[in-house]
Formats: sequence, C-alpha cells, structure tokens
Amino acid sequence: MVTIKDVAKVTGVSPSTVSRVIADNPRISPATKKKVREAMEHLGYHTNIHARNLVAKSTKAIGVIMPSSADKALQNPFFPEVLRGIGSVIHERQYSLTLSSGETEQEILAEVQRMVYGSYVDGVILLYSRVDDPVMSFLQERDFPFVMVGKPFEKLQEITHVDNDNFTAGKQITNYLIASGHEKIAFIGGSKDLFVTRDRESGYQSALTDAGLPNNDAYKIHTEFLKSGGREAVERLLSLPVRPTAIVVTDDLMSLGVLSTLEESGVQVPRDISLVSFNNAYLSEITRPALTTVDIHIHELGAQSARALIERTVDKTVPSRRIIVPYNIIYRNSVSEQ
Amino acid sequence: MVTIKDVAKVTGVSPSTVSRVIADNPRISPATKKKVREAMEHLGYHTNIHARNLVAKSTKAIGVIMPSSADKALQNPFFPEVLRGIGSVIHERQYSLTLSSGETEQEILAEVQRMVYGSYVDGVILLYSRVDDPVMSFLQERDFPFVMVGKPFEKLQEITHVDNDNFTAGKQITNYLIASGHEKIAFIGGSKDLFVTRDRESGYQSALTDAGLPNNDAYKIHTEFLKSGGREAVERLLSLPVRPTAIVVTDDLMSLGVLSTLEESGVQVPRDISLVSFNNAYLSEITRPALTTVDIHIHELGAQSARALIERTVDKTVPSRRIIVPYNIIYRNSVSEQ
DNA sequence: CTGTTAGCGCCTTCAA
DNA sequence: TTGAAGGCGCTAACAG
Repeated sequence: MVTIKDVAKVTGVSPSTVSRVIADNPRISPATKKKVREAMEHLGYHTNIHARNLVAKSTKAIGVIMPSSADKALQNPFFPEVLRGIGSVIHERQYSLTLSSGETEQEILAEVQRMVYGSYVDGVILLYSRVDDPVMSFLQERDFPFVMVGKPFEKLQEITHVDNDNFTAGKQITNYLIASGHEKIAFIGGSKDLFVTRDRESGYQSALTDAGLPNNDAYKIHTEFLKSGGREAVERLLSLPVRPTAIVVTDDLMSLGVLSTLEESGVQVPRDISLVSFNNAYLSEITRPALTTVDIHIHELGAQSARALIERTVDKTVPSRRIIVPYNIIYRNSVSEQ
Repeated sequence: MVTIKDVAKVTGVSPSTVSRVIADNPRISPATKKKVREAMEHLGYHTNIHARNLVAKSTKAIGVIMPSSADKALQNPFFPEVLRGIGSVIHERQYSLTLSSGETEQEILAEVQRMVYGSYVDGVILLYSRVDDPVMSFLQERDFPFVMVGKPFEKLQEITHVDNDNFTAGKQITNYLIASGHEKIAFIGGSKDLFVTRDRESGYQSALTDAGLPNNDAYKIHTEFLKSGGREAVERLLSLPVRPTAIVVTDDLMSLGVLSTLEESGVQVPRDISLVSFNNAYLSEITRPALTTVDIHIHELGAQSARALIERTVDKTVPSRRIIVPYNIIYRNSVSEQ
C-alpha cells in the first residue's frame, strides 16, 4: 500500500506537505503541488479513509435506513428510485452510501447505533416514518444529523424532512375526477398509520366537501399492499348498493392489484370505473389502461433529502426544515368522462 | 466519545487489556473480562471502526455495485430483492453494506477504485454482467475479492458467480407449454448481450427441437424493458401470418408490458395466447391473469453471493466456483390447454 | 511556503 | 494473565 510517506520520500518533501496538496491547501506552491501530484499518480497513491477519518472526525458517508423488510412495501419501485436520487447527490459530493440491512425493527435499531457510535456515517436518511420509532428517538437524543423522507409523526418543526404536499395532490387529483363528471368517488389507501395515506385521503375528502359531495365512509378503504388486500377492497366496493364510478388509489403498485381485481370482476376501467393513482412508477405506464397518476418525483425526494442531510452534517447549526417537492399529474387513460 | 482508555481507567486495567476483552482473547481472566465488559456497557463504549480498520486491515464491509442507472432495468423489482438477500447475510455476519451510486460506467469504475484503494470494503458484489467490463477487469487485475450475480462473459472458471440454471429453466417452462398442447411458441427476451436472455433462449430452443417443433426466427424477439419495446415486440408477433399460441417472456416486468399490449390488441391471455415468464416478482401475482412464472429465488441469489464473497474475503485462497440456485415453476393462470 | 511534532483510537509484539 | 511501547496512515497545530 502506497502511503503519504512514500510519495513524500520520492518527492523529497515532508509528509505534511503531501497531505496539504491532497487537501489542495492554497499555501503550497504550484510547483511542489505539481511535483507531488505527479508522484502520487505515478506511484498509484490513494488515501486511506480510515486513517483520514480517524483524525478528521468526518466520514463523508451517510447511512440510508430502509423500513423493516417485514414490510412487503419493499417491493415497491419507490425504493430503488429514491436510492437513485440519493445516490446521485451522494456521488456528486463524493460521499459514500451505507445501506441498512436489518430485517426487524430491533435489528435496525442496533445497526443504526453501530453506525452512529462506531462513527460509520456522518448522518442518516430514514426512508420510512413510524409512530414511536425507537430509531428516530435514538437519533434525536444523540442529536445526530438525520433527515426523513416523508412526514414525521410529531415534532414536525424539529425534524428536517422531505415530502410532497400530499394533501393538495390528493385534492387536485380528486378535483380532476369531479371535473370529469364523477360524483361517486371512492378511496383506497394503505394503512391509516401512514401519513401519506392520511394526507392524500384528507385531500380527497376536502375536494369532495368543497364540491358539496357527500362523505361516504363505505367508500373509504384502507388495505395492505398485498394482493389479498387489494382484492378485498375492490370486492367491498363492488358489493355496495351504489357503486362508485371512480376510485382514488394511493399507490401505483396497489393500483395494479385493484385494476386486476376490477377487470376480473368484469368491470372495465375506465368505462365502468375510473382510476387515478399516485407515484408514477414505471409500471403505471405499462398497465392497461395506462394510469393517470400523480408523479411525486421520487428521484427528487431522494436527492433533496441527501442534500439537506449533507448540509446538516457539515454545519450542525442549520435549522431543521420541511422541504416540499412539487408533484404533477400525468394524464393517461384510466379516467373517463361521465 | 468513549474510548478504550476511558474504560481502562475506570476499570483500573491497561488499554491493551480492554482491547483483549473486546477481541475475547482467551488469556484474559473471566474476572477482568466481566469487570471490563460491565464498564464498557456502563460507559456506553463502542469501538471506532476507523481506528480498528486502520490497524486491522479488514473493514468488514462489502460493496454492492449496481448496473449503471442508465439501464432502466433498475426499476426492476429484482434489485430490491437481491439487496434484501445480500443484506440478510451481511447483517447476520455483522458486516456493513456500501452501495454504489455512480450513474455511468466511468463513474462506477472510479467509485470501485476508490472503494478498493481507499480500503472502504473487503470485497465487492457485481449485480450485473457486461462484456469487457472495466470494473471487472480492474478487480481481477488487483486480485480483489469479488462475486458476480449472474454469469460472466468469460473466464467462467476463474470468477465466482451465483446464477440459476437458466438453460434448464427455459427448457422446462417451454416443455410445460408444449405439454399443454402448444406448438407455435414465441420468445420475447431482453438484449442478446445478456446471458440471462441467451441461456433462457437456448433452453426454449432446445425444448422445441427435442419436441420436433420447427425453429422459427420470426418467433424470437429481443427488446428493451421499456414499454415501447414490449409493444413493438407484440405487434411484430401479431402481424405474423401464423400467430403463436404461446409466448415465453424472460422477465415479469416485461410480461406486464406484453400483457397490456396483447389485450389492447384484443387478444386475450390465456384464451388466445398463453404466457409464461421469469422471476416471480411480486407483480406477477397481481397481474390479470396471474402469471405462470419461474421463481428464480432472487433473495437466495443475493444471500449466496454474500456468503461466497465473505468466504473469499476471509480466506483469499478459496477457489472460485459457480453456485447454482435452484428455481421452481409457479403455476398460475396465464397458460391454457390447447 | 514547508517541516516538525503530536496525536486520532486501536491492536500487537515484547516483557514481565 | 497483564502492562508498556510502538505504530497503522493521516491531519493539524506550531514553528520557522
């Protein structure tokens, strides 16, 4: 292994000088800089991060924590896409990215503790939001830099987080349905414990209210991402005395299940029932019909969270803030005029 | 930060003793071990990896390299799933996982070099296989431990890799079609540059030949994962004078596109055309009809690759080998009897 | 502008 | 069974 000393020896300067040219210290003459750099190149020098981190107290690495993989949600194309978003800025800033690998909540907590105490990373991005999350409590107590993708359940003001305006998105997409002549609009969402679900549902609600449409609890269904959940939801809706003519579904993957079950039951989309969705995952484009969906810019959610986190790790005093990533609606073929 | 010295001071032993109990050195008396451990617990001691790695020369970290994200393939649920598989053994072995973040081939190469030279990781898992891959060449030249998920293009014997028997899988699923009475069977695969495609296609071919069925080039189509690709493939097939009655598609995500296009063109699956697929991604179960598909045990591919890699990093002399993960066919509703 | 000195936290001989 | 001493590779004062 080529060390700083080796290049120092070859160049005839001191190790600290070499260290300085690595840091591009302005107080080093261009001449020696050039000389040293050539030697580094020539010898194939590469700085050892462990040595560096040991003294520098900064790792230029960030940890990304996935939800416990008990959550089937992991199958959601959402994750590769946020990871890409995070990766893009990580890479641009020359950071590295450590991914959590725990499966249960406890394992994940232990892992995060190891990351923090062992100084594996400078900061952490949480890709989920849970009530009473021990991981988050731990991070807060230790005052360790972290950012959440999504919306924290409490202390909104104290936690930097990156989210969409899901309320308005839900409202707007529902309004679109209303403008298309629909009045009997149902809602299928994930667990009520998730803020995404809640916010989108509130928006849906609000649109109905504003339009003077009735609030029908039987039209609101909360289910799992799983097929069985989607199936059950649809069956419930179809067995209603008055069937909805449109459904707002909070996730493209769920929409795929809903779509299938709907058509299996002989109802055609959008002829019989219209569908709108969220996320604009790749598959929303290749379903039949292609889904009208809210593009929440997943990549951007990731990128922004990484930017915000790095900013915090560099300067701990930057105030926490809420970052809203804009969305836009992609109109395709899953909605019919009434 | 609590260091080894702190617990030494509190316990009244020397730092080296503390270091020894951390390593669970047998030559330390149970009494002092107990004493030291309690102090560690009490003070909240956690070992600093950078200090450790600096001397230990092993990082207990492995790098996972994704394909360049230009590849839309990243949207494939395959990746989260291998990651989970890798993560499971990473976690069990108390390793950590660094994910590549580069977008282009060059960026990725630079990243891998940084990982290797800077001793970020002990070994690397390649989640893709490319001809003339500079990353792989680099790893080989440096004799740096790595494992590939999939099949390398050359030096099969020299490179440890984890793969399915895609030939046999392709053959078996095609035989199933034949056994169901199909004789005009088409094939839609990804790029011919991918071994997965090639192997599965060879298997398909072989099944046809064995059954004495004709080899029709017009029935074999290579396309992208993208919608447009799937669409074009299907259109080509449907415009043929003699339409196939069944199609082998090499990926569930592609199948979704094929399915959509097929039904848009008014052909029903499986009534008019049957479909079989590969991977058994979550979505293969929620399409309509649910897909008969080869479950390649993605999670296991990941887990095995991690195991093999760790084995190699621990003992560089273990010979390279080929690890075959078994597959099995999941029968669902996308195939009809002829 | 550059060299010297002193660690960062840990592990590992070598002695005792 | 334990302690003392040195060093892993790098950076950061402090001197010049």
